[in-house]
Amino acid sequence: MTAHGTPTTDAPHPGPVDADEPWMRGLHADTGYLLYRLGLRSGQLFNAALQESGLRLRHYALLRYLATVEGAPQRDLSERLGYDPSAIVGLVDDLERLHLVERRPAPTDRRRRIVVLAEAGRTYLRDTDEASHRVTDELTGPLSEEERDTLHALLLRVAQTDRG
Amino acid sequence: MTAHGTPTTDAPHPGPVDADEPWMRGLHADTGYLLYRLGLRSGQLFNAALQESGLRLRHYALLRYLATVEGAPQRDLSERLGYDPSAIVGLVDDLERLHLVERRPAPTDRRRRIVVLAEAGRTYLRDTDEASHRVTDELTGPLSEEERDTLHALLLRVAQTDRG
DNA sequence: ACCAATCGTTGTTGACGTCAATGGTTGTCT
DNA sequence: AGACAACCATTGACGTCAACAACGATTGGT
Repeated sequence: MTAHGTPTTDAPHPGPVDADEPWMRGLHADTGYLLYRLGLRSGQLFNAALQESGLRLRHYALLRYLATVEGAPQRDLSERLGYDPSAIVGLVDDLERLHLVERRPAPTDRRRRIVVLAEAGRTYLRDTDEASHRVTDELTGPLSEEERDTLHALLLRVAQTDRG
Repeated sequence: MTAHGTPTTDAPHPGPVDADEPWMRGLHADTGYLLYRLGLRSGQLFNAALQESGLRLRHYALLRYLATVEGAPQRDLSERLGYDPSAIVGLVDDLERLHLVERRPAPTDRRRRIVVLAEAGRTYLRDTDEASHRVTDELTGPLSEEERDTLHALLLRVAQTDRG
């Protein structure tokens, strides 16, 4: 296959190659890629923490949003959480099966089904609140308290201007 | 829409409910969830920018890592990039099909196959470098230059101690 | 010469996002 | 009133993606 006439070493050159070139840089030089990778890890940690309760991060996000609104049609959930309407169906199905939320018909519009947080849902949020904090602490472990606030504020601004 | 003052309102209560409770808070109060959501958006933007070249963010990350190492066995790629070894196979297959990388047998170990960046791969990195910068700019749009540096530094520390 | 460990590979499973299409319902326009 | 477009929740299909088990080939240790 390959003529190995050159004195190639087994291990690849560990040192930098053409590091002078600006386009020759490591992955960590990109803020976007860092966000992508940390987002993956954050999701993994969240799902692992919520695994014992049988739910996933998406369910948790839906519950948390419901806690701030006290009832919303599924269309609103889709827009606010950024999930496809078809995805909301399955999520609410799961949560309703566990009696954490309840589907109620909207009085004025029989097409809509308003999802409200049940009492068990409030209890669930109260119980998993500490686990949620643990995940954030583990993620931002090497940062000081002040740095965490700074990071949170920056992320918040990026996220908010994201949706107009 | 229809917000009468009647006890049974169609629309859910728009105001805060039990906002006094600490576990009753919005999604954006969680740094972990913010990271998760921004990570998703970052990945979408990256993939959209790379779509015209037929590659995805994973391929791009692999190429960029190869640029800093000049050749690595697939096992190293798996560990460094955080992807499963089985995922590396498909990625290298795609890149090799486009002649961006090359699989070379390791002289001392016939199990290993060292993946090296081909000349076309370097050209590809040079050409897509600007697109990568555009994505980061779009993501961190609302932030000032100094704030972007702060965010990048914070994310870098979180990411680095992650695999320490 | 055995045996455990390693490397790349294949296959499978489940979660996930996206889009098209449907049944039921509402509002509008004439 | 009736016709018609728009809306809502739901279902289904398709492709992407991560995580895991299992395998053949190879290596190193004893």
